[in-house]
Amino acid sequence: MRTSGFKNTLLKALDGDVIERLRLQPVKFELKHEIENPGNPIDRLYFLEEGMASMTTTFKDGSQVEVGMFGYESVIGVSALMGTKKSLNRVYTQIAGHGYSCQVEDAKREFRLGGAFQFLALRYVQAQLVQAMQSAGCNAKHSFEQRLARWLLLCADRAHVDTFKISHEFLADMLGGRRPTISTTAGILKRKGLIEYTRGEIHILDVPGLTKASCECYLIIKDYLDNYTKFDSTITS
Amino acid sequence: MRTSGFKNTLLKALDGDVIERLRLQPVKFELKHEIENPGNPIDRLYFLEEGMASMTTTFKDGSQVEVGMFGYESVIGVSALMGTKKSLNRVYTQIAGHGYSCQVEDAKREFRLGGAFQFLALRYVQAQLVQAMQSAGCNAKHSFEQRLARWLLLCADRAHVDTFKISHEFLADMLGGRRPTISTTAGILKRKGLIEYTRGEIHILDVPGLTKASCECYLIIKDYLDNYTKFDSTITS
DNA sequence: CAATCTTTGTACGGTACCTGACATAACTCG
DNA sequence: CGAGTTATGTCAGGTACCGTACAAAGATTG
Repeated sequence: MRTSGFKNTLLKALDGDVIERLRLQPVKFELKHEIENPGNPIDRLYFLEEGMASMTTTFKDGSQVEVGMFGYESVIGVSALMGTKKSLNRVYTQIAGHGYSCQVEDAKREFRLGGAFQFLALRYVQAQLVQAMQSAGCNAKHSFEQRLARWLLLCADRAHVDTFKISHEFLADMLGGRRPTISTTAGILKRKGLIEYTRGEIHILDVPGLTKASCECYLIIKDYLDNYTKFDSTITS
Repeated sequence: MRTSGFKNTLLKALDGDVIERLRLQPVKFELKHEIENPGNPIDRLYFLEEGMASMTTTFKDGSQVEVGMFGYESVIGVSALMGTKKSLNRVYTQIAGHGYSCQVEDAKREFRLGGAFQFLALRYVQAQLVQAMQSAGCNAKHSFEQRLARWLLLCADRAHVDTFKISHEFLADMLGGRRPTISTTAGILKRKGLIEYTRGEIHILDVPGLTKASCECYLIIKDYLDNYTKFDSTITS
């Protein structure tokens, strides 16, 4: 285990003895696997290594909106460390992948020691908070084209891929819009040569171009998710 | 000090010895006082007892949107406990009031003890996260009338008042809309007999009615902010 | 390979909110 | 009390996105 072939940002930053105490177990995530469901007890924490999962709020009318993304930097279930016993929101896989999991009890015990694990978990919660707050502002002020571009970029970053299977229908759900709106908006990005796609598969062609088409929110969120383990990242400076 | 005449939810839940270690100092907040500014170092934590403060994200074009509200339940600056040295967002008073403050160092020392203060601070961060996530969804899906009603109710709850000085201009900034849109929307609520207002002063007349005019987001956020100190609130059950 | 299902393109009337402008009313200060 | 300032009402043209519907094209199944 020791000097870690981990791809997960948080696990990679931990010493071997901490890793051992967490008693990690490898897990696979198929597509659309429900990792958390609102109201269900959280009994394991998940550290993604590959793949991507979304957290969504579901409204009474059944519609949902994405409020957070999880990739190789993630710890899913941190709220269990914050005194919440039950899951707040739905979390499910958008891109199949794998990672590690541990028991909440082991994580809590390690958290209470007040060492690196606590520090990193708290920093990650902070990053999640930034993500949610920036999204709140973004959803209020920015256009669909900007938000779609932002989503595609973040997704690609989180999962370390530039091609992924996702339908317009799902994108509409994530962004809180309608499917036809996504189709036209995606069409615009396609005509601009920034992406290409066919039936459920999207391929990103031009990252700088997409970044320009998106809003400042992309880089702000990316920065926090990429750098939360570093003490003197651009975040803190 | 002991059995606490505190109105602040978190302070009220702490034992006298913890309170003493925090070395609180009373503070007054005039209107539009800037408590935190993005990039500035956080050197004190603030516990509001009366009044209300908003946290906003500011975009490059100068516009801003509210991403969180602080009232008698609040701890402003918790992110300093999470390993962030500098403030993430602007926080400033919307309704003048007062409260207590303590040095970040004292709060950090207390936090590290892993007792009640840590537990409550983490629970509060959790509540803030819920607030931000719910706002993200709400801003994407709900109408201006719903969101205005939600804002007015939350504001009244946080500050324990049913009348407050706020202009349409400011409301527009908070909700991420335009002033004329607020004017017409507020006019609708007024004609429905839910609120009344004159030049910068809003008075809430009918809370149940406003609740109906708002979206589910109001009660969800209110529930978390009201109950985060209780272990078995509706949140966790 | 026909039948079905899923995904995408597209169109069209409707609505919510924007943008900017102008008018009015209330408060403030000289 | 008159002049300036601030807050609100309102309007009109424009745009972004909704809501719904339907057609077409790729994928899947029997």
